[in-house]
Amino acid sequence: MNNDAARKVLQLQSGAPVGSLTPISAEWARDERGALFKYTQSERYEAAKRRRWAARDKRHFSFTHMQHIREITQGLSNKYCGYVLLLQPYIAFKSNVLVTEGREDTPLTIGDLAQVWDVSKRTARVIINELEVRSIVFETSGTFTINERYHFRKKAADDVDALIKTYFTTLKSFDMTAADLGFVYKLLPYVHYDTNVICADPFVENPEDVRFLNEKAVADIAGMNELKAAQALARLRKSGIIGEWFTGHDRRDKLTVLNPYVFYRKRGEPDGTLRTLFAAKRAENVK
DNA sequence: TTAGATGATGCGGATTCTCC
DNA sequence: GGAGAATCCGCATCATCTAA
Repeated sequence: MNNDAARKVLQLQSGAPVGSLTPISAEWARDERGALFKYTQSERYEAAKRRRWAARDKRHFSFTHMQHIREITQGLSNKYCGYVLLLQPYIAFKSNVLVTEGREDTPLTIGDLAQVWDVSKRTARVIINELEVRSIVFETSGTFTINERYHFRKKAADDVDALIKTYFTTLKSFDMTAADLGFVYKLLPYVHYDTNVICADPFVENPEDVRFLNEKAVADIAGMNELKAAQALARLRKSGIIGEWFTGHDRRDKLTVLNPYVFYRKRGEPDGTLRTLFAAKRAENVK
């Protein structure tokens, strides 16, 4: 059947629901009896819109400003940094108010925060006070708002490249202590754009100039001794929130890679090497 | 192993809020 | 206005972590 014949079928049977047709190209479809139909301009537009929506990355995430959070990581203990990280899934879009997940009109109370952190209300109040003193969280008439300088959820400005995304679904799947999460949080200012490896020069464009950090340097960043840091890194590797790369022949010289399904700087899906390294964790947690 | 630092929590008194 | 509940705050104690 040529195009003219098909157009005649289309004219004779106009109004056939698009959903009952089987697409055979961007323009043409066939009904259950085999008759050809040509999509209208608006139907092609709708189909393209549906394809774009299906292909879009729909995971929820918040942005962390890598340079600004050094003000947090340099002054707070690992545990308190972990508490800040645990707040990420509760940041409301645009307003930055801490809210119940999926309920942007229901701000978190001190009791809710106690549940999020798995501590008593008394302790939650102490933690909030400390975060307020450091201008990380603001409280206004019982509503808690996280400082946009450090974390936010809205379209990022195009000229800001010092941002890293935290994906909620995967983050919440890890059963880890606040102290261990805080350890990871302290590494965020050092994540390399292309490789997700912890390095001293996360903003250097030429990969050959990047100085990647070994376990000893990572221990210094976290403010721990080498042994304790190695134990923490082992726990984090076991849980899958970080991975390891080796620099060359010497397998003692390990580099730390963050799980790109939890923390990632680039747009879209991680590249092939990272996908392979963390494939198991992706399969477990991301639907 | 031990001492010091840090964090979590219980206790009790003071203050504020709510309801009658 | 008063009673009871809820919340806040400071202090003390205990548990855990860390470094030597």
